[in-house]
Amino acid sequence: MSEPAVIPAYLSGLNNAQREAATYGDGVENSNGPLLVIAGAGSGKTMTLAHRVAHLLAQGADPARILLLTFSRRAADEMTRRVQRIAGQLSRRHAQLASAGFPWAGTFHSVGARLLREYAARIGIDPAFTIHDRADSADLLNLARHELGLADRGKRFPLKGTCLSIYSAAVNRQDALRDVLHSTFPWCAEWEAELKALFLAYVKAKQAQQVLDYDDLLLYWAQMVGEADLAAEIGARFSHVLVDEYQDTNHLQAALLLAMKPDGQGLTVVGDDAQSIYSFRGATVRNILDFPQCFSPAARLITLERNYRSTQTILAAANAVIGEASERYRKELWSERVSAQAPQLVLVRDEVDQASYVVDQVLARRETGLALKAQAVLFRASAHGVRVELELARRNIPFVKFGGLKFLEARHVKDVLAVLRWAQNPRDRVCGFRAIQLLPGIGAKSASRILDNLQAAPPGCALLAEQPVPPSAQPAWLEFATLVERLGGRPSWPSSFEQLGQWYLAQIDRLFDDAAPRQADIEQLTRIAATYPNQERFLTELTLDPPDATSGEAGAPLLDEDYLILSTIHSAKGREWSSVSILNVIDGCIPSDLATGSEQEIDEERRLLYVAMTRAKDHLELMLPQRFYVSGQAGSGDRHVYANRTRFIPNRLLACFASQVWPAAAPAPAGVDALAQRTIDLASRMRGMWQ
DNA sequence: GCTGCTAACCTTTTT
DNA sequence: GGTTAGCAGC
Repeated sequence: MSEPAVIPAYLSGLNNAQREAATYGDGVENSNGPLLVIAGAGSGKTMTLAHRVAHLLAQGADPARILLLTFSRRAADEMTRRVQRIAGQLSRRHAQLASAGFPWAGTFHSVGARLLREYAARIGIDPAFTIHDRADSADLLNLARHELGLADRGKRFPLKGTCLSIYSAAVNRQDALRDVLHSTFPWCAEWEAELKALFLAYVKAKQAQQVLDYDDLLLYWAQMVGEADLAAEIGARFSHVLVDEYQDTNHLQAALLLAMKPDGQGLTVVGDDAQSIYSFRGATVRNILDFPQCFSPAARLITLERNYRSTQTILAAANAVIGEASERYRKELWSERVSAQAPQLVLVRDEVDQASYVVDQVLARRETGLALKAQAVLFRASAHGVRVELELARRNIPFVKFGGLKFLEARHVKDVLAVLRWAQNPRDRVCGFRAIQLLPGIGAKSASRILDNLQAAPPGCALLAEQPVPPSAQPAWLEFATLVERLGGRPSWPSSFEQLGQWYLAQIDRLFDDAAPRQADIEQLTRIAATYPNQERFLTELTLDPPDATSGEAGAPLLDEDYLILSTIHSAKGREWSSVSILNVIDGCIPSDLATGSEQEIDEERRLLYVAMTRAKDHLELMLPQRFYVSGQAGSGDRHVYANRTRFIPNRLLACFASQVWPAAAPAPAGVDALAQRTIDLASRMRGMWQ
């Protein structure tokens, strides 16, 4: 590429590789060809992508014709903000252009939902379809499972959640059921024929009820652009398609991209194969590895290797960890940020000590001027964070936890949303079934009968209030029917939701022993509802983009307040903090002992550790509790295992780290018991260090 | 036909 | 600690 004589001011902050990625395609005839940017951790990937978008605007692109596919709503918002900032440096006109945002920036699923509503008539679906989340999908699958008599076979048939995982894997990987079963669910392989029948029934049920599940949003999109004329039409709507985190896309997503942009014109994908951590969702690192060869001539490949985030010592350790992996794009991240401090390996007795140590350190760093917000505690599984949560609560330190969110999965929240979904889409049996049974004196039988009646009657003719219910339930039923019919009409939002919330709060004492926290959740949900413009948007967006954080405090933390970040490693993707503590860096947690079945799974767990480590800018500590309490026992149970350091940091990598033991091995001043305890622990530590 | 009880089960990561 | 299936009693 010929060096432009003058680098425009808005691109001057980029290094050569970044600038080449941002401006690729300039000045060469017919050169809007496919581009793959391999962007190592902390290499300014988001910044580069944002500059590319801003550069496209500078070249005259229309924001409404740019499709920007990100991994989460949060990432889309961040990207939009950055582009707007850069556009501000371009000109007043460009700033204005960008200020309206990018209507087609979002996740694959949310963009899919929009396109499908828009093209519904052309592909024979109802534009008013509702979207089922995982739990709804599993429930519908369960209905079909019972109707087909699969639940009461002598031999154990896979549970609804497993059935859904199998279905989802087959759809997202675009693999035959048989292959999915053999590769991933071998213990279910004997049920192939039954599963096939079950999935057919499930698909029919979804179609009859006008509901789509997560996978359908991609599947229908892919099928839609499988038609040549629609593919051409939809592809032409977008002058440019940019995809972030491409390493975490699946076959279905790659297929629909290629269908829209078969020659790769205007297509840019960005990612890092070393950070692929979503194979459980069907993502395959092959997408990014094979991307260049999907086109002729092959896509241009630009690699960003310079890391601006981490110190060289942190990077050296992370490089060493990922260096043990097999196939990947060769790259060695480097940084000019020197530091005397190596990443710490901290041996502690157990998870209780781990929590004290981590919180102590967080506070100590805060004393040196590092805000809580600049620090994070990361873990493999949401449950690993609870001890730290307790410790933070005890010391009155505000925090926000990302990932593993149960808010939308809580029964009371699902109840309320079921009523609303059913009111919006009366054909939705899963939601109706759930909603109707909220009433006292009405159970599964009555609910099924009512749903059958409604289904049999011509649309709009069956009055809810007239449905037969047991006499004792009659008054409550009338009140409920009125509520649902009002919600299904043209309700004034959000006051209609407030009515629903109040109705549910009136039931809550009867439904639960512990009503108080659930009541608070319903009130929280009411506040969330009020932030959406209408019922349909609320339901769609809440399902596709659920609130991804819970707070240690009641209610949302004030945005200007300082708080510590707790996050699963998965939810920490793309983020960075000055200081990062990783909990439970022991075998069984990282890698999770549920994910050590195959070489590929283990490699993915290795990448997970790599992702966690590369989140850190200045301080990194890996926690090694020597004793790990086995979960699944009552609160005070003491079943535990002696844990080993993760296999991803074998002895030969120890030189990259500084090891320490906490508490320092001094005799405990008080109590013989404590002393005895400590002696045992030392022995296990010795073993742990060298195992 | 509905409700409440007990026993069994599982508990990774997420759009 | 949470949900789910099955069973007894109303």
